[in-house]
Amino acid sequence: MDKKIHVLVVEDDSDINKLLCTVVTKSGYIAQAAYSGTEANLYLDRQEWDLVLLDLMLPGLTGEQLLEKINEVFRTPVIIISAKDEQQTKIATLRTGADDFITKPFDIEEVSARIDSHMRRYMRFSNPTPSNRLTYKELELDKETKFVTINGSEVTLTAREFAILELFMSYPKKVFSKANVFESIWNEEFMGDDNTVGVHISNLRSKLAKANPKQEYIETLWGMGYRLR
Amino acid sequence: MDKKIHVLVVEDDSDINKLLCTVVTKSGYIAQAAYSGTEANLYLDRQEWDLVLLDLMLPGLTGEQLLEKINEVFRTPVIIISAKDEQQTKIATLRTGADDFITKPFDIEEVSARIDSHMRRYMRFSNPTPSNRLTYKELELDKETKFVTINGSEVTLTAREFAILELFMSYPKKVFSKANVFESIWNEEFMGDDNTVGVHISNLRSKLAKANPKQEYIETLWGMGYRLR
DNA sequence: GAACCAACTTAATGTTTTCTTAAGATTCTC
DNA sequence: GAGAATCTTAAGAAAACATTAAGTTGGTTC
Repeated sequence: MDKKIHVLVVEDDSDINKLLCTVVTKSGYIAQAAYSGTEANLYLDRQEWDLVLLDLMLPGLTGEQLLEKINEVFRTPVIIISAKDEQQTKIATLRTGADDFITKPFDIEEVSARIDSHMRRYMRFSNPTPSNRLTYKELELDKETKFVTINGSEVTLTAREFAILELFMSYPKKVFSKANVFESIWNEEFMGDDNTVGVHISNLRSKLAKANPKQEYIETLWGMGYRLR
Repeated sequence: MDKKIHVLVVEDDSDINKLLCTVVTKSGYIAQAAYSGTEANLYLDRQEWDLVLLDLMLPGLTGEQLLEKINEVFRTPVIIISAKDEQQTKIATLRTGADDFITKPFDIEEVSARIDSHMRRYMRFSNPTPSNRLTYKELELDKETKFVTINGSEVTLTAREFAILELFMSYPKKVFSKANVFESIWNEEFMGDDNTVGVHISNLRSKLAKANPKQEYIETLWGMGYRLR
């Protein structure tokens, strides 16, 4: 279940506020209207927000003041929506900490797209899917179902091959020596003269290559080890 | 030392490209110009980027195609900079995965402010300088992924060369005698008549010089040893 | 409990890359 | 300018890796 996304809409014109709230709601987020700087301030203190849509010209506290506070105290992304269209203002607010600046009159669709864009990026970080699914390029691996696909088509791996791939995909681009691999997966000390890991890598490679001949996923670094690439 | 931020500037008009690169550089990031979709694609595969500035109308691959790939494969933020100013395009690309859309002709200050804004947000989340990364001037070395770059472009080193460079970069001002180097890396006693270290240093130097001819990184102190410079 | 099967390991062989050696060229110090 | 230290180059040696096939093991089925 996804966490609900709360958006605070700060705008004194009640028609525009309503319109913005509609846009937000239609995108599947929860909107809260605030009609003055001081009102917005109360809401900010009261709960956490995932996004603030902020007009600059407001009764009570100005948008600039609010922006400053949000930046100092919270880390919420802020999209400015303002009729002030001088470049000066735009640049100043972006530098002060705004994440975007939309000029009035605005295009509803664009506002919606920009909100989604920011939320998409924000959610990717703040809510890092604690999932059991790993991806790397076209590769997908599900830890739970042990399912591995490339471009959607299934690749059948043995237990060891799966474990190695999972290890690699857990730390993409990290270089693993044979000893690293052996000790992580077999849980015993690595004796230098062992070729086992090499054979598994070879088999794994040929299965991956069969599924996607265009891409080499496992790279050899001579004298150092292997890494996903 | 902060991690350096690498920005890929994809734009076929060389004047505009230059201008954008200047903006990026002035903000303290490292810019790499790409003049076609296919060229950009090569750079994307070659290293990780923190931001892509992307024109839509490009020879080779279109901006839209690149955007799609970046979204599927990487997680890099993308700012579209385009002359196509129909709302349709704007909304479509934002929905496809772009993080921002700037219309040409653009205001340099605004571009700069928007880049900074995205990087500020992005950097807050992405790893706060992992300690396995060493930096010296334009040189970057990652102990974990064994990646070495100069100004963002990859330098391929062998195991020994990497080990020597890592040793030097770990103690940037220290002077290492041949014996020091040999004993740290080979873990055996140094017999004076050995030229091995010298050969490795020579090879290492020539690889570094190929990547950045302007700078000599390894200095010889006659009769004493070597040191990073 | 014997036969079978799949996955794993070991072993053998071939290939590729890197390392070392050695010799001549160069550079620096006195 | 002589001598010593260092640099460069190239080629042979050595190490690391890849692949294939043959043996082992452990579990499943009849």
